[in-house]
Amino acid sequence: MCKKVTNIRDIAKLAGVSVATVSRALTKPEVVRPATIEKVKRTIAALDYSPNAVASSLRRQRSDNIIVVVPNIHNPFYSGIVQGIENIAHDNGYKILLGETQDNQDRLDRYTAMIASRGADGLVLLGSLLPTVVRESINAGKESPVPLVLACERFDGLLSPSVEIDNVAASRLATEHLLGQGHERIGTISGPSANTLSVDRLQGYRAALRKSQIRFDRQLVVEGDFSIRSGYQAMLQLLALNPPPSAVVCANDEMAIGAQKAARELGLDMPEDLAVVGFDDIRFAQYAVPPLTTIAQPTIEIGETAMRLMIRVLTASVAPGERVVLPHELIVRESTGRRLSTAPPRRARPTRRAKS
Amino acid sequence: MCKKVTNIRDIAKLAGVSVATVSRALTKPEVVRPATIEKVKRTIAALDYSPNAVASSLRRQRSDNIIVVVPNIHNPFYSGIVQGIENIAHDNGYKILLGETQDNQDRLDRYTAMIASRGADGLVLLGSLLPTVVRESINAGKESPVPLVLACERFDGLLSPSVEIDNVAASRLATEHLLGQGHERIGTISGPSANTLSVDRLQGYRAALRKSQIRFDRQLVVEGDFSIRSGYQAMLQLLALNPPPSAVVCANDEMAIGAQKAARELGLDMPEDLAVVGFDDIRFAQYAVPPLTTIAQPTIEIGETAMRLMIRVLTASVAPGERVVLPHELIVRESTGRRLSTAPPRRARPTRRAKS
DNA sequence: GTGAAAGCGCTAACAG
DNA sequence: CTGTTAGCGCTTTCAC
Repeated sequence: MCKKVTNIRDIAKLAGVSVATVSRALTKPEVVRPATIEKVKRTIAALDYSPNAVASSLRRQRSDNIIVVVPNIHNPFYSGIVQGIENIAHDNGYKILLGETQDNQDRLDRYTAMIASRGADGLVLLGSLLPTVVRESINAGKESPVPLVLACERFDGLLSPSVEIDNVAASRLATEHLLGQGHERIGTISGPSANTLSVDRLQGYRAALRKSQIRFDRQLVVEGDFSIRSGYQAMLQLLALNPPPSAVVCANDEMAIGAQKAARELGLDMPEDLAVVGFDDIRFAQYAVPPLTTIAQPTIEIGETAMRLMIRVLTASVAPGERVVLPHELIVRESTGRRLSTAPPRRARPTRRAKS
Repeated sequence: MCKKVTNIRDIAKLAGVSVATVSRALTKPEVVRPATIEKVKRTIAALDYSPNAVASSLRRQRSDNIIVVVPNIHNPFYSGIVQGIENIAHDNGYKILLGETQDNQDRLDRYTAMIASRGADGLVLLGSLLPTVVRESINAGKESPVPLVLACERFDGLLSPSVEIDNVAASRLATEHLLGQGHERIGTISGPSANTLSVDRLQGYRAALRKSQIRFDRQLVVEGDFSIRSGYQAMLQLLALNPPPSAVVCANDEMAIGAQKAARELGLDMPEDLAVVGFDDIRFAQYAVPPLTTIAQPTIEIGETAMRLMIRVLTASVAPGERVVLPHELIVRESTGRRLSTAPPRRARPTRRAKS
């Protein structure tokens, strides 16, 4: 079991050079004579040596690990972002470690603690939960105690850089799409109000109504928690209203999919009886029944931008509070349709795309 | 930026004890006088010290990190498994680091390399890709060069322990469910044939047909890649047959959801014209149209079992090639229905569960 | 270009 | 119970 592993000294000895030279051959080849490098490389291959990253971390006082924390790994929306982060991280010699919080503060704090204990150099946060130490720093008016970048969420008072789309504008766009189709009684299934992202989306919805001079009706807003089930329940609640809405804007696709099920169970035809809009354009969106009109976010690019920001944070070259806003896009599918037309749109219509 | 962080020596000095005592107070409190512990703790709090895990790893020659590699973080099926792994890991002082491969060999190898470089102690693999070094060891007839546990997949010739359900039996159960409803022309959308899991499920399908004395028809087998899109395409292919199948068994839920879309687009009613069965019972399954009959796997338990096996691997107390088989369950929803009944089943029927 | 040597911060003998 | 001390394996001055 415990056969001794080779270390840099073994390589040095066998290659007939000093440990310093082996180290240099591996990390700064440009300062070592090619012939020496060759000799070292051969020895390394022969002994199947692999450098001890832990020792290296200890010595260099950095791990080159970045922790990325997502609320739920199964949320399809995060997948693209993580991918983008990985891309840039890899190109710059960083490794990314993924953590899942399940919206559990304790787990988030545990991942965050890896930074204090030098297991990682920085934290990229997706989702709306903040580590306790970070929250305390906000209250104290200080900057984050850990190198931090927020991808897809924003926190008032926090000076760490963030990447996001303009959620207000995106949600307004979605709502205006419905207004443009003649809908006047439009409901919304919002996200948790503790969440800036939810607040922004709700605000966009209200802004669109206001611009069309439609009175805001509290009853038409039901709060969900981004889960499929909560969308289902929220839709039941909306459809129990008298009169019910003819269209509903959902703060994410999962809730929209739950909402569609509720409408279907009540015998409503979509989009004729009820139009539904989602948010995120997850992979399941185009397989929803009917396929979901939604807002697409540039997930890969969000991830790439977040990681670039992280690199700048680690090299102390980012302005505190820097915010990057990326463009969104309205994807029109069959869950919304011309309300006023006589021939209701049918399935198998090709997907159209409208630049935001 | 670079203010010096406190280390164990600072604590020792300020608390008036030796570094060894500080270390012991933190890691073996039972051998230290309570009063001393108290003193140390107070000092630690005062200086906001947190132990350097990297130094500790270097000294102890272990990191207490376990890497869990999933093919795609967005696959809802893996979420529960990861959760189970986390549970047991946390209870035993391990941290888990998640890696996503995107079915990319290079990325998998990079995560695996973290073990050689001491960044992690072991690897739990979900999915069907094997690290290069592991594959080589199989070819050489040797045991895995890294502590390895397979959750949900099996590889012939590999001696590492694994956890899985009986995929043959589960797939047979699903197929028999359809046979029991009077279907005779049953197709299947299988997974990649490189995959033991796919092979097992296909075998279960064939076994069920054989038992019912139904001739196996090559045409009724279409291979997908577990993606929604591939399920869609495979179903188009199956429905182009003459005669088409009256029921289809899919090797996972995502393909089943894609398949349902294809059937819907061709104007088929489910389950009347076509019954569909999935596999995994992902969260979206009950929101499919119609809700999907599927095989549920005990995901949390799979994860917990895998992590327990890993702990035993690390303490050298597991028999090579140990396999744990966990029970599965058929979840009957509306995507399958009594084919021979006169009144076709309608929506909103409560979900029934049948123990496997 | 290369080598010698001093730690990075911690843990685990060993001694008391 | 507590202190002293020798490394874990690597990187990085500082010499040559």
